[in-house]
Amino acid sequence: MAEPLSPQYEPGAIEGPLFREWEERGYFRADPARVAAGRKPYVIVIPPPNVTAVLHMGHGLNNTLQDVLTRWQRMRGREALYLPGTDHAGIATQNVVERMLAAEGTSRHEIGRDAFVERVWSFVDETGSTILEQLKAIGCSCDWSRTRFTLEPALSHAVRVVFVRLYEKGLVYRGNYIINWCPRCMTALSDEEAEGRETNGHLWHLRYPMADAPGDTTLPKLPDGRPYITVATTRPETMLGDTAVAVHPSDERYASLIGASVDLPLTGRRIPIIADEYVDPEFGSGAVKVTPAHDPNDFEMAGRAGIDGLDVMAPDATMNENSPAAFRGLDRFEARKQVVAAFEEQGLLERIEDYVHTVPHCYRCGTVVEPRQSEQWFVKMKPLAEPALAASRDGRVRFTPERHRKVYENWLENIRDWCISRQLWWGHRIPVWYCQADGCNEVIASTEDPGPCPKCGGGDLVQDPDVLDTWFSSWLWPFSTLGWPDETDDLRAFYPTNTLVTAPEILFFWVARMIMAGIEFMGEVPFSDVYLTGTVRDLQHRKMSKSLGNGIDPLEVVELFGADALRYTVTSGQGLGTDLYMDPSNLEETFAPGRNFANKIWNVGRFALLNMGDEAVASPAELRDTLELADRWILSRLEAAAENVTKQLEAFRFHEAADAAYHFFWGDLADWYVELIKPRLREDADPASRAAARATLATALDGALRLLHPIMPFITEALWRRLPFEGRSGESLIIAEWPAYGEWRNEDAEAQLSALIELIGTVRTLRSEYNVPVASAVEIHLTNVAGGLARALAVEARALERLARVSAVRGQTNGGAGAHAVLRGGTELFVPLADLIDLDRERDRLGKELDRLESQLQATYTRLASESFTGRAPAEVVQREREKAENFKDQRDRLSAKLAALG
RNA sequence: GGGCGCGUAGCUCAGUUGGUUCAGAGCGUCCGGUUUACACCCGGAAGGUCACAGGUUCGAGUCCUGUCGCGCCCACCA
Repeated sequence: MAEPLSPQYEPGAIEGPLFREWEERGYFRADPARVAAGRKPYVIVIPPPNVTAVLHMGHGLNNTLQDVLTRWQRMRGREALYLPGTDHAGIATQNVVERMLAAEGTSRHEIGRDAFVERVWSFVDETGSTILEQLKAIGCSCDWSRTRFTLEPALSHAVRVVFVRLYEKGLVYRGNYIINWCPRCMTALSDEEAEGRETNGHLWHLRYPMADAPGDTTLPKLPDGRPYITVATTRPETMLGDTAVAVHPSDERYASLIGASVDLPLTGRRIPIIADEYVDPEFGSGAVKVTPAHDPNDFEMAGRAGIDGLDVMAPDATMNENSPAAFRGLDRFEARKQVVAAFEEQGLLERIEDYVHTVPHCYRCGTVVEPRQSEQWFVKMKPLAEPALAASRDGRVRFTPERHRKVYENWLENIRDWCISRQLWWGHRIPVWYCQADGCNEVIASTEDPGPCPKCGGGDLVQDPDVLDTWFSSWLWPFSTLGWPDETDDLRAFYPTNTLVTAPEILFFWVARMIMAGIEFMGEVPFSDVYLTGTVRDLQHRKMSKSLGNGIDPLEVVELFGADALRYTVTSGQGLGTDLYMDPSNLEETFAPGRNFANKIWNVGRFALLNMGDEAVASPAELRDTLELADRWILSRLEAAAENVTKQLEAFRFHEAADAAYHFFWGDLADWYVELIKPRLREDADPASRAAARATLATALDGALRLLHPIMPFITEALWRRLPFEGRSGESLIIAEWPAYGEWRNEDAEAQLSALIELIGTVRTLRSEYNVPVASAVEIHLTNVAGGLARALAVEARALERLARVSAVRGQTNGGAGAHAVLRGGTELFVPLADLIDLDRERDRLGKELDRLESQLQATYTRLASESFTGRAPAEVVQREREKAENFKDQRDRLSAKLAALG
């Protein structure tokens, strides 16, 4: 035996060295040649964390589950590839570096574009691998030699190829539309990047005087006699850009006004009243102000009516030169106040209403998004969405939990075009060039930087200044990381990937778009299964976040309790479709399940290694004839556990898988098997019995460690290597086979041993209930002993003595006071306790037991008496019910006799 | 406004096709423990009319309807 093991598991000492060794030995590397040679691949691409990110519990959960699946499939003989990498995260990263510049008293505009981009690169080079190193600390078995970055040259090339192909297909286009604009980030956003947040706002009702009302109008009038029309708005400052007022075409109140005009207050402009189906006559006054340059609906109405918009806001959301002089240069919210004040002053403010509504905010900086008309690049989504929709409908992509499928499909069914240009400096520059020569309007989309304009023969070409949405590179991740557009061995071997594990928040941002891109560019869905994890929350059910300060640092957990404890805790906490709740203020309690379990594993290993000795063990199959009941039992349990864990993992039921492995290890193996065989492991035990026990213990532990390895790779590997199997030294559990037995199921052994377990448990309970001192052994009387128990007792009689402090087992009861119980199968147990117990208490206990039996018996009788039951239930169910009744009746009769005997 | 989900022991949750692994686990609580590893342990216990009300069924945490409470996602009623 090697160095002795410490009584308490110390993860810090083993995790680091083991991980380095795994890496050095190349266990995490995937080889396309082996796939070409016929091995089945199993591939998970990591959802690339932002390059600026530091590990949080969301990653802790996500990446643990990915690694559990990867390790499991690797053990099953698949060529497993867990492909790591990071995302350049356009806005997020740019913001981080901009803040750094601000702290230095400068800005990106001051240092210029080239210097800024250089600065971001040096920041990324310096800190970009932080999160990947952190993933190693939690044990992720990624193929680190394949680490990718969304902004590396190869992936940039893929982005350009995709852009150009879509452009040539007419699926990428440039247009002047209303987009979501973040005035702080100073860029356009996609619809998904504008998060609606419920906001307490107001609805301002404004009066617009008529310029030319027909004489018979029923409109209300201002004090000066002018009739007016009322409109309601949540953004009064936008009225400066109104170019019409709209009413519903069939709204009788306004029918005569269509085509008339109003004098737009504060502006001196006169604008028309138009009719449009979009207007809801029920809402407000039934008249809507129309601001085409600052509202998507208004933009469309104006388009239908052939009316121009007027852009009254600058990119930073201050009022621009199209606004009246009094408002020019004001921030939009200040302008709002002053517009309202001006209306009030002129007697045109009808009323202000409190109004709760959803307001879009920038998902990166939280600023209120301003809808703004501008020239941007878009992807036409419908042609891409349809095949992606079909893929989920026909099952080529499965979602777990299933309910997410509907959300996905609903989004695709209502898809809108994707605004992909960003007015940022950090990202993939749009591969489009414009000719500057007079009269030449050539626009070139190209994967390579072009020379002079080919059309006019020499005009200077200037590249579009904008960059692409970060997600425009992320959506290619499952194939761009494998070498696309080149036809690489990796691509052939590892695409399509198998399972995508990610957070539900990025279902639209990323998952749906990857499916679209995979189908469009590879002709095949990028993965067959999407597993969406739960969200990690605190005990108040709030999402863990930096700003709330309620996060848990996974590295701190690793430091305190080890990676295995972290991994077990999150895996066993991940029920299907459920969130995880953890207490950031009590890591001790939160991670106790994992820490305690790791310690238990350690100590079972320690006990086994100490008691098995170094001599190589045989396989239980070779010793089949000398295996004892306990041996046959634990091997049967092991086989059942292996099947169960496999089944649960196949269905992504992580909690169930962890639970099954846990209960086999702690319940069956540690609590019972180890206790049962302790005497047989002694040096002076019968050699054949000892050999059988050693072989079985080694095999059971071997199997348990294999089952737990995907979840707890470090501790299992550390112990597994020490098991005294012939020729094992130097092998690694990483590449060991996943257990599948198929020869050890043994119903007899299970029935016999569970009867013995029940007996021991019952004696323990009675001893405890009657406060029998630990020191005093009891004798027990058994009558009507069920067959299974009889056989178990014949071979494991000593277990009773050792595990329940039973000094003797007798047959016939000789009366007297004592505790009585009826076991399964009808075995009666009597424990004489004449000098030790309170008789009244026992009578009470027996009485209650009798009542319970009586009511169960009556319920069973009632059911059996029911024609509908005996007539309609399957025969075996009825039969079972009859047996149950017989059983209850026997038990009741014996119990009442017993009670009567007690007096 | 539309869609989805959840309400089971003090807490966090399992319970996969309605009928012996159906009332469970872990943590917490209480009682008792120097037993060939483990007090991060061992043995035992208490605690739930499975949100509420109806319904379907021979039989319902398990299916249906409604009510109450909670949460999430989507949405261009200003």
